[in-house]
Amino acid sequence: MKKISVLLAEDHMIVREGFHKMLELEDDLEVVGEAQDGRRAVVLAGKLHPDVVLMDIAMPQLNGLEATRQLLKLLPATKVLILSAHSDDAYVKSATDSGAVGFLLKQTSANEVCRAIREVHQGKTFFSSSITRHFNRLNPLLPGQAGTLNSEAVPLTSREMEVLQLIAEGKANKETADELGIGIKTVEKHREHLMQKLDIHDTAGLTRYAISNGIIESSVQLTII
Amino acid sequence: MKKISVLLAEDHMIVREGFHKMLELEDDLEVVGEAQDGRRAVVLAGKLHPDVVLMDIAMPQLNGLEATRQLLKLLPATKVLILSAHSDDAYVKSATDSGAVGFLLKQTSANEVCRAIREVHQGKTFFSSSITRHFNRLNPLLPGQAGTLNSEAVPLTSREMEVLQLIAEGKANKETADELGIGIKTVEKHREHLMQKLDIHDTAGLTRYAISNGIIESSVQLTII
DNA sequence: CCATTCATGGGGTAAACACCCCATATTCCA
DNA sequence: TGGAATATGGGGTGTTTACCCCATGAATGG
Repeated sequence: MKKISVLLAEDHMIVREGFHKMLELEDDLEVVGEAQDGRRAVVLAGKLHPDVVLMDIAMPQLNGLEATRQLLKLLPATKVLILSAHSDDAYVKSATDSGAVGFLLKQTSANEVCRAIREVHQGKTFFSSSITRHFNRLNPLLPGQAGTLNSEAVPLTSREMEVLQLIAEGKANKETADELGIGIKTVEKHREHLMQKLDIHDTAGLTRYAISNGIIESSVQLTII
Repeated sequence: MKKISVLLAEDHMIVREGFHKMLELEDDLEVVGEAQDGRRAVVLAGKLHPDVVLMDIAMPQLNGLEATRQLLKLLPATKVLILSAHSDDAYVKSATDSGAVGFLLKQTSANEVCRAIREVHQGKTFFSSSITRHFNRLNPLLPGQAGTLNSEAVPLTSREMEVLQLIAEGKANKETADELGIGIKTVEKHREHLMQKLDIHDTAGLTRYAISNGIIESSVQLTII
């Protein structure tokens, strides 16, 4: 009997190790790889062809949703399970838009994670119960979709998203260029397009945009003070 | 030989379970309880008297720092290890102020967590290496006094705060100068001091700092619940 | 009363940035 | 088939930053 191969994409090493250990206790699951950011997740998936990818949203370099988009373009058969600390409607929406077939909250139990992996591997979708409860009222159709009702003003391309994230993470053009393996002039060009589309004309503004749109998580500490 | 008793305080069940499993692999460590929020952590600690509490910062009901404060008022002998995804200066400062004897980043390995638990149990302090590295750059003083690296986080002056806020709101130096009725060179000077004190060297970085420290609200609220 | 911090400024420089011009190759769709 | 859209680049230019030098007056605190 072949095990279900799983790729873990999660930036916090402790959490990743915990997942790994937990999933290994299951006879039918097998962790074939770990990635500490979105970009590595895409590359690793290309090499390993896992059945299921457990993908955190908040990751450096390339966030989980954009990583999912790119990953599924290469490997459409892969099942991506999004993992997030928050159950924001917009998050769930973005997740399904990106092609993910499931959405798990971090406050679900290990058992539910295993269940979810098995479900999506069988072609079903899986959403943490607290989400579906809230969400079904809004969108009675989950899997088939193809309906982005979001009247997006100007859509950013996938590459622009990547560049935006790196900008927001504080990378200079040179660093971004190295990181992506392209020329600095190309990065400048993407930046130019971003500024045109968003009508924002400085780096700090792009950073604010990225933070308030969840493209990067910043170090949100609303709980403090 | 008595094991070191550990209480886990972390709101995400998956993460908590992972920790539990990992710590149980160590012969000298024993998880005696789990709490899903800060308030329960305080109550549980009062019942269980653990040697060490592993405390996440971001938790519902009562955040990790405030929980630490309350816990140590009841049980001053307890060693509290703060766990956080981010290594913001203000975080580390608040952590030591609250009485915690260690600060772990979530991107450290399981091994380091175990090491940290043993260290603090022996009365030492433990900070993730990337933190001390950063802190020592800010405060190269403290030759031998007081033992702990309770380095005062450099306080910002009121004018610097003002300037920081305007920067984070997207104002250019010229605009800030007009807004405050001072010269552009003075604004530049304040900016210079800000960057020195915070060890941040670009506008976008200051913006991120301001957002994550609640100096401006930005629209971060949108992404959270 | 003197040292320190704070707030205010001027000058200068090198680097980064924002924004124009241009081109080419690919892909996708109408 | 042909034209957008996308991604990749080169050149150039003016502006803004980041960071160094310097100084002065006011306030604060031992």
